[in-house]
Parts: sequence; structure tokens; C-alpha cells
Amino acid sequence: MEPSPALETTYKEGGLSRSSAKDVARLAGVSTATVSRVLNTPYQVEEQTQKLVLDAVKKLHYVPHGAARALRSARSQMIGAVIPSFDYALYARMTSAMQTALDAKGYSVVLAEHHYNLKSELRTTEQLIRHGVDAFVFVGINHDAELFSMLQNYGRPYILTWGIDSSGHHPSIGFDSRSATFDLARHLIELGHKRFGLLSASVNGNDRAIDRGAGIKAALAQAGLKLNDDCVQYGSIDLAAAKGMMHKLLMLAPSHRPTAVMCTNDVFAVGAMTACREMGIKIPDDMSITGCDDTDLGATQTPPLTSIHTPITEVGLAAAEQIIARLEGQPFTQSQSFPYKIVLRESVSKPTT
Amino acid sequence: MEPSPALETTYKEGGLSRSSAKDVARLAGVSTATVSRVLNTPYQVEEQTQKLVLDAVKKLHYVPHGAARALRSARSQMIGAVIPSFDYALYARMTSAMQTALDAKGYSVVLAEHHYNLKSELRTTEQLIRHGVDAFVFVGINHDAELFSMLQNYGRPYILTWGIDSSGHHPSIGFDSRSATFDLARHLIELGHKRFGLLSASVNGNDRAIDRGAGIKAALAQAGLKLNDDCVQYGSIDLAAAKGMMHKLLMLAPSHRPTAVMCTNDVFAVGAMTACREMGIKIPDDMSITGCDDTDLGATQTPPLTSIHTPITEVGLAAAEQIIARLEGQPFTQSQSFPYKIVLRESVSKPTT
DNA sequence: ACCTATTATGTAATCGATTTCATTTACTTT
DNA sequence: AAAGTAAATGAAATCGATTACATAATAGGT
Repeated sequence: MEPSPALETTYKEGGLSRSSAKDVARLAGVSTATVSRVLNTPYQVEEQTQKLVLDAVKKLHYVPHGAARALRSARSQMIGAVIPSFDYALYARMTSAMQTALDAKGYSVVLAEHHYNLKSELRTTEQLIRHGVDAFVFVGINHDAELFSMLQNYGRPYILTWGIDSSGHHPSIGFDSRSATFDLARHLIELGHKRFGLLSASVNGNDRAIDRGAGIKAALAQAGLKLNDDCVQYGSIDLAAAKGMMHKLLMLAPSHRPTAVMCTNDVFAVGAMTACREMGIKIPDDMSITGCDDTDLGATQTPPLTSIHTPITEVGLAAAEQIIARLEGQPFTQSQSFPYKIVLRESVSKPTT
Repeated sequence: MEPSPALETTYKEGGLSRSSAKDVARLAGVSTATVSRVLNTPYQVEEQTQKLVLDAVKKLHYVPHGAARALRSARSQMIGAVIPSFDYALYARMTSAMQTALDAKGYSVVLAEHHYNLKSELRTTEQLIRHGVDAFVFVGINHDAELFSMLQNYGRPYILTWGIDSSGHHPSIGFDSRSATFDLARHLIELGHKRFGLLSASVNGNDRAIDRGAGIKAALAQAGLKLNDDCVQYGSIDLAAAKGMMHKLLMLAPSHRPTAVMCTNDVFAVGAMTACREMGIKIPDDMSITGCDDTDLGATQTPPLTSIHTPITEVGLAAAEQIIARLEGQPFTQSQSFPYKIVLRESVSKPTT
């Protein structure tokens, strides 16, 4: 049995657990409706009454009960971040930026990883909707068709990141990765490279990888070069896989072996560098290598990795702003593209052969 | 005005938005109470009835309304992960592991960063409690005293990670970082090093950094060596800061300059390596360097970084398991320590002077 | 002064699932 | 066969805040 609810409870200093709007209302001598108004739409309440209520709130350490509020108002103040994987610094840093921005506006971030599996992304998002998440930030443009219809059905705003939805159907924030890898490939071509390799994330449902690869292929095509099938390797984003992929390229006959290997992310590039080191291939003399995302991992290699600086923090902050704007009915931009920057470092040089 | 609620709605294929327990109950010909029981305590319901209800659930795509459930049952199925920063791979990977484990059990992870500020940790945790988070995972043993009393008041279970609470007051999961750095320091001493440097995270409220430093100092003391004050540098965990810290050590007179610099994390160690490279100091010949956490960042350096392999995934998974056990009233262990492993690589050698 | 528009506040319905309590049904036990 | 216990289910209260609606009070217009 619990202690019987005292007729007129004395509020112990240091506080028991929770006080309700009713408690506040009683102490302030108003109704719970007024308490709610003071907290949500203060302009509807006279200043004097506001002060009364706010004092009571402070004295009782009152914090509104999230679930109750969510139930009645159909808004939970939670934003879902549905991310491929935290293991890659890019997404970790982006989430970090988002989290900071959303926190400042009183929202919290609910996290989910899908490990590059769009079906799993769908399931996990459904879970979050069931838990009452108000709005979503996704990574990439391509998703299970059912995802969009589900979001539509449940009336959940969302925003896609790390790509630009050229169809204009979905709000998106990112940068032009196709043009970024195009530029970088151009640079290598101008240095005189003719045989190229590509280490790419598995393109299955991963539009970022597709775009990055496409930019490279376009630049090569324009220069009358082509990317040999056996010079393209796909794999999951971890160092061991990358090393294996690079190893395969290095086993090609010297006349076939690429003189420059471009990677769709820095992890691949660093894995490739490691593979070269292990086999005594000199970078950049025997092999030029480029990455993408300009992470610390690449920048601190010997030699430092040439990469593409992508707007990680900017994307995270913009995503936070935009999703709030949509949620709160403020004006928003449908699509936003941030600039990238090619970062030339010593992992690249003219080909020696 | 909304469309008037049809007397007997026909369920459109493709589904409108949400169906309620009432809808399911009506279709299955039972009461909402039974629907709830089928979903939560099926053993209380006859198999035949269960099937009836489950069929209706499937047909209507019913998913219980999280907020409503949370309001009534006082459990939201949300776990708060309150983390210093996502930028450091250690925490990102741990969170990732936790997320996977919790997701499998139907919980979701709500995220918060506090950037090594214990007051901010307190505020942010309060926010999460208000949002209805059921239980918490924190990093480190030291926290604002008010944090614990708040958790107590609100009856929220929690678990501390990356340290062992020797007082036995708080449940904790981690490894013996003091003994790990002790071992590593011993190794350097045995190699013949006499002058040591330490790059440490700011120890303000950061018990991990304190413990790691303490292990080193203990080993030195045991060998009759001491750590000069000007050989210890504190800073925030990023490469630029680390470079600056190492730079200061390198400016010391050669007779004072350490021959081995130990770092409380890999980021510092890599920053230190970079600083050495820039100043033409050879690693390991002129300078031995060690890190902690055995991240990819360190392992891929030239030369590869000697470090301490910490049980990142293990801690994440164990934290997930333990917090669920507490929440669901199952048996749990108060305190759990995982083994570490010293990983010797080429960033360390005998001192040449 | 009288009527209307506006503002401030209270009353009570409501959100949707869970849960207490009561009831019915079936099954033991003596 | 009566009585008592257990199992299955339904009716209705409940969680705590928001909000539609009603009402009282104040100000403004002619």
C-alpha cells in the first residue's frame, strides 16, 4: 500500500517525485487550463496571472508530463534521426550537429541505424512513428517506396540529406556529390592519369555512392577514358573490406593496374593506402589515391589524403532548422545545396608510367 | 470541419492513417481490454481469441499509440544515452552497439550530448526525463550530485559506463583503465624510458581521464620516476588542440624533453604524431608515443600507434542488457569489468638518448 | 447609457491505451 | 451435486495535459 494521499500535502524541500498541472493550478489559485496556457500560449494570459503560475511552477519543480502532452496535442517534440551507421565519422558528426541545434529548440533526437538496409530503415521508422516521433531526418534520396507513403499517411514531415532530390518531390539538403567527384577526377586526368580504379560503397540503394561513382565516370568519359570493370570494387565501409578491395586491384597485371584509385569515402581510401603500404607500393609515386569527406582519418595519413571536403556540420544544422520550420509551419526551402571543396594533398601526383 | 466520422467506416486499402485499439476490438468482436492483453500479456487470453485479435491487428495495420501507452503505463520504452560527444569514435561506436541491442528488444534510443560539461549533462537529462525517457546510460562515474538525486526522485534506473564505481553505490560497466595505463607505462619503463610526457583530456569532472593519468603516474612512481609538471598538457579532444599540446612539449630543452609521450586517447596521440612530423622529430626513434582506445585513426598511422584496446562494443552491449534487466525487474549484476589489451605497435621503441 | 467586440479564465471533454474491478464460465474437490 | 477456485473477458476508471466551449469581465463605439 502506498502512503495515503495527504489531504493537504506539505511540499517537502528537495522534492518528492512529480507534481502535476493540477498541483500547480491549486497553488497558483487558477485552473489547469490557465497553467497550460501560461506554458504554451502565454500571450493569452494576463501578466499578473502568468507570474502567479510561473512562481508555482518553479516552487513545485513542475515539468509537464511529455506523454500526456503528446497524447493530447499529437506532438511529442521528438525528431527521429535515421542514419546508415554511426561508425562512419560523417554521420556521427552530422548527428552531433543536429542534436545540438534541436536541443536548443527544446526537441530531442531519437536515434536509429539501419546499416544500409532500406527495408530495415522502413521497419525502424515505423517503430519510431509508433513511439510518437514527430518528424524525421533521413540520409540519402532513395528509399523504400513504402517509406514515403507511410510518412504521408501518418502526416510526418521529413527531410532527406546528403543528396539533392532533383525530382523536387522531397525536401532535401546536401551537396552536389556528382559534380564534386567529377572535378576531382578531372584533376587527376589533367595530371596525366589514364588508368583509373574505383572503390565504392555497395550501390544497392545507396544513392550517395551511385552519384559519387557517376561523377567519376562522367569525367573519364568526357576525356575519352573508361573505367574497366575489374578496376571497380564494391564493399562495406570498413578498413578490412577496403584493404581487400584494394588488394584485388593490385593483383592486376601492371599494364592493367590503375595508376589512380578514387574512393567514395575516406575509409576506403585509407584502407587502400594500407594495402599499398603492405605490398610496398609507393604513394603517390606508384599510386595516387583520393577519398571523399575529408575526415581526420584521411588527413592524418602519411602522405595526407587528397579528399573532398563535404559540408558535414552545415548539413546537420540546416537539417535541424528545416525540419523545425516544417513542423512549426514556418516558411522553408524545398531544397538546399552547400558548396564542397576539393582538398589536394600529397596522396596524389603525376603518374610515373 | 473534418469529414464527419462515418457510421460504419469502410477501411480503404492502402490505409488511412491510424486505427485505434477500439477499431481492432470492434473488428475482432472483443473489448479494448482484451486487445491490450493480447498485445501485452498474451498468456492471459485464450488462443482462439488471440488469433481473432491478431488477425484484426494485421488487417488494420494497428500499432499501439506510444504516448497513450506511456501515459497510462508510465513506461515509454525509450532509453536515454547521455554521451560526452559523438565526435570521438569510442562513444559513437558504443552508442551504435547499444542502439542495435536495444532496438532488438523494442526500445529506442534517445540521444544527448553534453560536451564534457556535467551541468549541461544534468540539464539535458532533466529534459529527457520530462520527455518520458524510462532509463539512462551515462558515461563515467563522476556526475553532478543532483543528477543522482533527480534520477532517484523520478525513479529512473541508470547505469554508468567506462568506469567501475568502487564505492558500489552505482551500477557500472567498464574496464580497469587505471591498470591498463599502468601496464602500458610499465612497458615503456622496461624499454628504458625515463622522461615521460602526458597528454590528457581536461580532468574537470572527467574521471576516465583522471584514472588513465593515475595509472601512468603510479607506474612511474613505482619505478622511482616522476612526471614533471611541464610535461603534462591538458586540452579538448580534437586534433588541433592535441598538436598544440605536443608542440609545447617539443619546445622543452632537449635534456628535459620526454622521450615517451603517453596520451589518454588516440586522438591526442595522433595529434602528437602530426606535431612531431611537422617538426622533423622521428617516431619512434626520437619519440615514443602511445594512445588509448585502439581506434582506426591510430592503427592506420605511419608508424602504427601503440594503444590500449578497450572493450567498446562489449560495454555498449552490456549496458543495453543491464539497463533492460533493471527496467524489467530481472536479475542484474551491479558492476561489470571487461578485459583490455595492450596493443604494441611501431610508435614505440627504446629511447635513443 | 446601451449594445457589441474582445479578453481572460474556468469547466469539462478529450487523446488512446492500460488496468482495476466485477462478472461470467468452466473446472475441481469433497 | 454443492461449493469453492481459477481462468477468460468486459465495463469503466484512469493516466496528465490540451483545448473546445461557455462564461464573465472589460473596453469600445455611437
